[in-house]
Parts: sequence; C-alpha cells; structure tokens
Amino acid sequence: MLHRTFFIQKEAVFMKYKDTLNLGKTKFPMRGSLPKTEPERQAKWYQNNLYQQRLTQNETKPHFNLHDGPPYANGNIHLGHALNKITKDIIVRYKNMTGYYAPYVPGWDTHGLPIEQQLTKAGYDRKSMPKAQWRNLAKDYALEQVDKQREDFKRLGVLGDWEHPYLTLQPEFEAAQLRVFGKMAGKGYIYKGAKPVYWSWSSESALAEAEIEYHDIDSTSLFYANRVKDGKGLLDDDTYFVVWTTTPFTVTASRGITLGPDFEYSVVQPAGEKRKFVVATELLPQVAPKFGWDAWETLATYKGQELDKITAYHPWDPEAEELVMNADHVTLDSGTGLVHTAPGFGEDDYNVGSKYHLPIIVTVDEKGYMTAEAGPEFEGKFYDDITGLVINKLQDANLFLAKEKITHSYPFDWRTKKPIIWRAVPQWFASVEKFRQEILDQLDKVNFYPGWGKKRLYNMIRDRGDWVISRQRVWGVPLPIFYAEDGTAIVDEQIINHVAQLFEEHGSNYWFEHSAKELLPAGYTNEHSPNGEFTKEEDIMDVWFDSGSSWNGVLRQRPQLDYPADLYLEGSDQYRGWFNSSLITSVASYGQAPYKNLLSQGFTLDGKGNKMSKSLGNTISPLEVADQMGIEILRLWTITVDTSQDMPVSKEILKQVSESYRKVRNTLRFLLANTSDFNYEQDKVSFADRQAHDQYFTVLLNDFVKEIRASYDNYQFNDIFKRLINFVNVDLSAFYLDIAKDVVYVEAPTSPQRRSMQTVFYETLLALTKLLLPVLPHTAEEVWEYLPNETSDFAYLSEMPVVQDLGDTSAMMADWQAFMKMRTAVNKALEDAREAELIGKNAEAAVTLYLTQEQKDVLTRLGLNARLLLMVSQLDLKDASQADEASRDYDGLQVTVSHARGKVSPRDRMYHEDLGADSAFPELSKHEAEIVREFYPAAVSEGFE
RNA sequence: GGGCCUGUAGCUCAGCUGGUUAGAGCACUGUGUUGAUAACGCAGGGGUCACAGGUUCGAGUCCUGUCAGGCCCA
Repeated sequence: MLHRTFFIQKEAVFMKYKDTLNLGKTKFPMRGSLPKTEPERQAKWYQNNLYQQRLTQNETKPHFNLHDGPPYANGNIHLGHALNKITKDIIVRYKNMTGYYAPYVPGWDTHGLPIEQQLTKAGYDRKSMPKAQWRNLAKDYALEQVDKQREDFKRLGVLGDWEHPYLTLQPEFEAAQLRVFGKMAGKGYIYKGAKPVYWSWSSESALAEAEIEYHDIDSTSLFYANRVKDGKGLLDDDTYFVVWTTTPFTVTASRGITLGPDFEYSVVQPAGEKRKFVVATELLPQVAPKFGWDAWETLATYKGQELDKITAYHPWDPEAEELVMNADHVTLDSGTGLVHTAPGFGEDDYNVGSKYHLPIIVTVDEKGYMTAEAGPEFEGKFYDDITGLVINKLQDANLFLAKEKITHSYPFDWRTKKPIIWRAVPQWFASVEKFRQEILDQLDKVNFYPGWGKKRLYNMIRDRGDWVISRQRVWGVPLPIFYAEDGTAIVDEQIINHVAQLFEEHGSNYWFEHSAKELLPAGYTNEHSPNGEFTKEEDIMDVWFDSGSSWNGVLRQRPQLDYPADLYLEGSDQYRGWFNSSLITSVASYGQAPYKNLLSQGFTLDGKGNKMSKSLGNTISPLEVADQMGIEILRLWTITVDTSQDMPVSKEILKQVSESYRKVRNTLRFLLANTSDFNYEQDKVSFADRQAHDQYFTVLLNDFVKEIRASYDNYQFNDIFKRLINFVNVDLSAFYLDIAKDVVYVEAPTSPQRRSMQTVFYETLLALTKLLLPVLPHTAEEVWEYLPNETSDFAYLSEMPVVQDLGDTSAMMADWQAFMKMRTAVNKALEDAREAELIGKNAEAAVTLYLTQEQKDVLTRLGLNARLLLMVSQLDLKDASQADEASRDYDGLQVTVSHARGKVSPRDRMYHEDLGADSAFPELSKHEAEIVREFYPAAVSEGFE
C-alpha cells in the first residue's frame, strides 16, 4: 500500500508551468447567497452582543447621539421605514468606528387612533367596556406590533438596543411627557378654547379624517343679504352684503362675512331697488338673474381688503354683529364672493374668525339639535330640518334673495353612514403664539441637511396657529387636568407633576381607574370647590405630544443619551410632525431645540417617479427584497440615490444596484485571493520603498479614504456610492488589478515587486472593507473572516482607516495623470491593431512610442515600468523626431504597434527574445528561469510536463 | 389655492460663483481574453440639459411662466 501511494504521488509531482505561478487563492465565494447568509450572520451579531461590545469599547469617547424618531406601531414595514432605519444604521455604525460613543435606542409611537381602529376592526366595541379595559386591549395590540416590527427592522441589518427600546406607552415615558406638559402649563402656555371638529351627531362623537367617507348629496343653498351697520365711510347703511351658504342652520351662529382681499367687489343698485348690494364683480352676471335683477347700476368698486372690518347686522339677532374679514380661502368658483362665516361650524371660518377675534358660537348640541342660543323658534329642532324656518326668518326681514339646490360631496360617518357636521367643541391648546419668536430663534441655531429644511420648518412655525393638544379619544396619555365644582379648570404644574409620579409608578391607566380625588395630592383644596369635590378631564393628548416629548422621555432619562441630540433624522413629512412638535415642547420647556442637526429624507417613488401605494400596486416590500436579493442590495440602494429628495425604486433599479454589488464583491474577492499568502505585519513594504505604480495607487487609495470619510461626515451618502463605484471600476479593476496580474502571479512569491503590490492590496482591502461596513455590514464581516491577521472578532469592532500623510504628491500625481492619458492613447492604438488582426491580446504587441521631450521627462521622473503598465510584451521608446510613416498620432502621442518579437512563454504568456537562456528551461525567459530555479527546485530535476 | 422640493443620456447621479465640441458609473453594441471565468480588459454608439419666453456678447447654470411629479397644508 505504501509503495503504491508513493508511486502515485511521485507521478503527480510532474509540474505544470501554472504551478510556478502565484495564482490567487480564496474560498470567498463570488456570489454571496445573501438571502441565506444574512440571517445567520445577524444571529451571530446578537449572540455575541455586538452592539454592546462596540459601545463598551467606545465608553470613554465623546458622544454622538442620534435620536430615533418613533415609527407608529401598526402594520408591516415599508420601504420608507427601511430607508430610514438603514440610513440611521449607516450613521451610527460610522460614528462608532470613528471615535464616538454612538448608542442607538429605537423607539415606537404606540398610542393613537389607528390602533383603536384596529381593535374596532377586530370586533371590539369601545362603548361596551370600561375605558381601562379598552386601553389594555390597545396596549396588547401595540406591543404585538412592536415585536413584529422589531424583528423586521433587525432583518434590515440594523444594530441597536433592541431589547430596551423606548415606547410612548411606557410609564416612565408617560411620566416624562406629563412633566413636559407641566412645564408648559407652568409657563401659562396651556389654555382651553373651542375649535370645530368633524362631529358625528349620530354617534355623538368627534371623528378623525380617517373615520370619514364622502358621498354626493343635495343641499339647499341660500343667498341672502346683510345690512351694513358701520360702513367706515365707504358704504351707506342702506347697502347690503350678499352672502351665500350651503349650510342654512349655521346662519344662527353667523358672526362674519369673509372676502378675498384681492378680489374686486361692486356696489350695485338693481333697477327698481332702493337698496344697494355688494357682490364680487366677476360673479355679478352669474348671480343677478337668480335674484331677478335684469339691470343694475354700479355705484362703486372696492378691493376686498378695502372693506375690511366694516360691520353689518345679523339677519335677525339684534345682539349679534357680522364683521367683514379677508382671507385667502374665498374663491370665485360659486356663490357671491362673500362668505357667511360661523366660526363654530367650519374650519376656514374658525381660522379667519380667530384671526379677527370673533366669538365661537355653537348652536347645535351633540345630538344635532338646535340649542337655546339659536333662538326660541329654532330650539330643540333638528339642525337639518330648519332650512325652511331660516328662509322664513330671512324673508320676514326682507333679506332673502334666492335658494338653490346644489349637489356636492359631503362627509359622512363611516360607521353610521349618517352625514356629519363641523362643530366646535371645547379643546385644550398649547400656545405657540406666546413664544413663537423664541422657537424661531432656537431654530436658527440648528444645522439642516439639506439646507432648505430650515426655511421649510421656519415657515411652518411662523405660520402655524396654536396647537390643539386634546383629542376626544381613549388610547393615549390623559390630559392631567382637573375641574373644580364650579367648572374652573385646574392646570397646575405641581399637580401635574404629582400625577406624573403616579403614572411613573402605575402607568397611565391609573387615571381611568381612579377618581379625581384619588389622583389629586392628598388633602388638596381649591377655593372653587368648597365641598372638596373635583372631576377630571376625560380627553387625551394629541399623539404628536407623545412623540414630541421623546427628548424628555428618552434623551433625558437614559444615562447614555444626551439632550439635545446630535441628530434627528426622518422623512420630510416630519417637518410638520415630529420635528415640529419636538421643537415646540423643547423650546417651551428648556428654551432650546432638542436637536443640533436635522437631516430629512424624501419619499420613495416608483420607477416612473410616482408615489408608491398599495392601490397602484407599485409598492416594493423591503423584506421581499431581503428574501430575494439580500438586504445588502437594499442597503446599497440607499446610497445610490439622493435621499434629500424623493427617490425612485423599482425592480429594474434594484437589479442595477445588485450588479454594482457584484462588482464590488468580486473586487474584494480578487484582493483577498492575492493577499492570502501575505502577512501584513511581516511582509509590508514602506511607502518609500514601493514600486512607482504602487506608490501611485497608495496615493489614490489615500485620497479615496479622505473623500469617503468626508462624505460620511456630511451625510452625502450618494457621493460615497459614486466614488466607490468609480474607484472599484476605474482605479482598481480596469487599471491596478489588471496590470497587477503580471506582477502578483508571475514574480517570485517573496520578491520586492510582489510584496510591494501586496502591501497596497492589503491596505486597499482593509480600507474598502471598513469604509463599506456601515453600508454593507454583512459583506464586510464576511470579508473579515478571511483576514486572519486582523485580531478583532468583528470588522465592526475595528476603526475606520485614517488619512495618511504621504507628503506633497501633487507633482507626482500630475505626471501620473499625463502618463494615464498616454496609456489611454496606447489602448486606442492597440484596439486598432486588434481590429486589423495584427494582435489579439495586448501581450502579442510590441509598441513603439515616439516621445516629445516633455513626454520623456514624465516617464523619467516617474521611474515607472511603462511596459508593465501598458501590458505589452515589448515597449520601445524613441525620440519624436524618429517617427516614421507607420506611426500614428493618438491624442498627441505617436504610436506604432507591431507584433511582438520572439516567442511566447507558456508561463507568463508574454513574448520574449531570451527563451531558453537557462538551458534547463528552454521555454522560459531568463528572468522566469531564475524564479523557477529558486522557488520550485523540483522543476529543475523533474522538468515540466 | 399656499409653503418647500424636483425634472441633465435607457437607469442612478456629477455639473461650484453663467464661458471652449455637456461628464461618470451601470446598461447597450462590437471585440479580446479564458490564470478574478455564471468573471475580467479594450473600444464605441447614445443627451433639442421637461417646455416656452426673457436677461446677457454668451445659460444646463440667472429671472418669469407653463407642464409633470413629490411632501406638508388648505
């Protein structure tokens, strides 16, 4: 047996030329099988507590705190979530690898209407159970959603403190939120008012937009006149404003007439009329026939703004007055250009009314019946049944002009299918007006990415009204407000903090499970409650107040976090949302913005630039991408696009991204394969001792590191992609790695030329792996497993490459630029020769260059091996004056290409004129023979096959 | 209707303060290799810079308007 084995081995020793080459070797696969390997790799991260390990390693470093904006805990994650979380992960990973302690605490927004709706859908009836029970159901549902989304976010490769997220329903969060509310209350920013909401009389409840559906209905619209009371010298008191309404019952609460400031209004006297009427000039021809006006005389015209603050009489109520106002919502589409305005019954009406300080009159009760305030003849009647009565009243006063049936879209309660009305109900407000300038001043100190974000947020804060913070709902944080016996509201910071303490210990359900007395501090008295009786507010807070308090609920709670945060990063819809509410509460409480930097992202669109929606069927699920292509592809996609704007995504686009991924992956593989016999610590060659082309590439790499880091620092992620792909394709693949084969494969394993190049290979590999890690963590970690000399267990535990000081390389690089132009010229010449079938591959060519003095100087100064860099077998350099007819000019370089002289070596596949110089190796060049003799002595005795 | 933003090759993006024939990578075509091989090299084709006016000696780059698209309001 032994003999036999020996015999076989001996026969196998018979060498091939290939065996004397250093062909690259690696098991790093060309294809990543990402959908399969990513989850395994992620499991490893969590088994090894990678997130915490990195933080522990950074414990003493300066903090960088990205504060997570809480996604809503409902539904499957979509591309927007993925983009947001991935970008955050990129930033956090980068910061942790560049000298910062950068924790990431994910959060969820867990209160609010959509969750209540899910319960309703699931068949629960809110009104059939106590509030606390309903809230427990909501809580269970929210926690389930959090668990589901958490798993999905982890699948994106996002590293964070997933075991300790913040949830807006956590008692400590709710307590912190109440304390923010308390601070604002203490400063007098919280007040009670009234505001119209969608009111469903059929379910006796306020509704949200989501609970409304629209149907076409027929309504009776009325035209009637309001007699001028104080015409401010412009209008006589026998002049009448002609107004229009589609909701006759609201005339009972009419307090104003709204005009368009820039529209022209005519004062006209119809033929046979003593009275004068004001109508928008443009609409006069349309409305006159309705009023039976055949002819009229125009007495004057005014702009809407000129008539501002003139007053008129209410049609029948002597106590009331109608104020002329101006607002942009008035249109000339229909009516008269003068809009009857009842601030208690419409949003536009409310808005313009509050600007002019009109009272808010509500003449309909919660069941839809007119109140006493509407007047004795209306009281107790259903709002929709009084149109005839209103017409009668107007006719009695000789103010009625016309009625008209109109068909229009009208909101309905989606559950009861009954129409709804706008109706003002008591609401709690947070004043913005009182400290608007302070907010704007603090906003000015924030850095915005992109810069226009500042303008956008600034305009919103500048133009927004006070914040309605109450909601007539159940699933949320209760408003910690009490009422005394006479109805006086008790909004007291100390009491609020007392309630906060209770919430911190018991959770906010405590509010619903206990009486006002139990919730108030022991022994609390108030002059408005002589009998010591109190009631509590039943409304809850707007969920934007929840998330808007996260700087207090999270940043100021957790020791590893900081307030203000270094960075908030969300979609551009959050200028209205979280960016906005967080800013208000933070400035109100502590006089500063909760963030130093604000980064906003656009929305994902389909391949055609249209919005993604389920109904259009153009959505792409991030989890599907993960399962089909790998999450690395989606992560890479996030840096191919300009995230400051809206971003197109489609299967085709992702396909293109995956091609880029493969290119990067293959390049890493090539570098791995050709450094597998290289030990950086032992074999590295110093910059000064490197070959000219290796020095050149070292500089390219150094510039690359510098630029990529700058792009990370400035959150310019698509610059990273551009630069990366260019570096990999142009600098590495098409140039350096291409010429490298003639060195790395062919030269002696330990030769200085080879070691010089391997040094640069290794540095490149290491730098690329680290620089890519924030974007492609799975791939980077995979590469890391093939780098036995790197001691840390994970690539993520290593530090980003730093920019080296290589001295002044500008002159050298200018020369290289000149040489690379010459190389391009030679490539064209070679291509022509190939087309002429003079050569096949470059190695079959002998090239002669006829150089100008300047070109010669470049080559001399660089001291490079031009033949190697041009990848030809022979290169002859001559003076430009020697150029003959055979040569051709390529972009200023005279070139002649001919077939290479001599014979081709089977080993390096180049042509040589000295084959067989070493008689032992008749087919090898002298240089090759030396290598083989020294490193493969067996070949001398055995020969080649 | 308002605030903010976008519209450059098939795709994703560069084009700074206006100045020679508008760039890159991918994709595409041709071709060479077969020692990065379900890979790699080389060369090449491809754009009325959304449209229409205007300012200027000169505009993708400034101004106005139109169209298309997005977010947030109304």
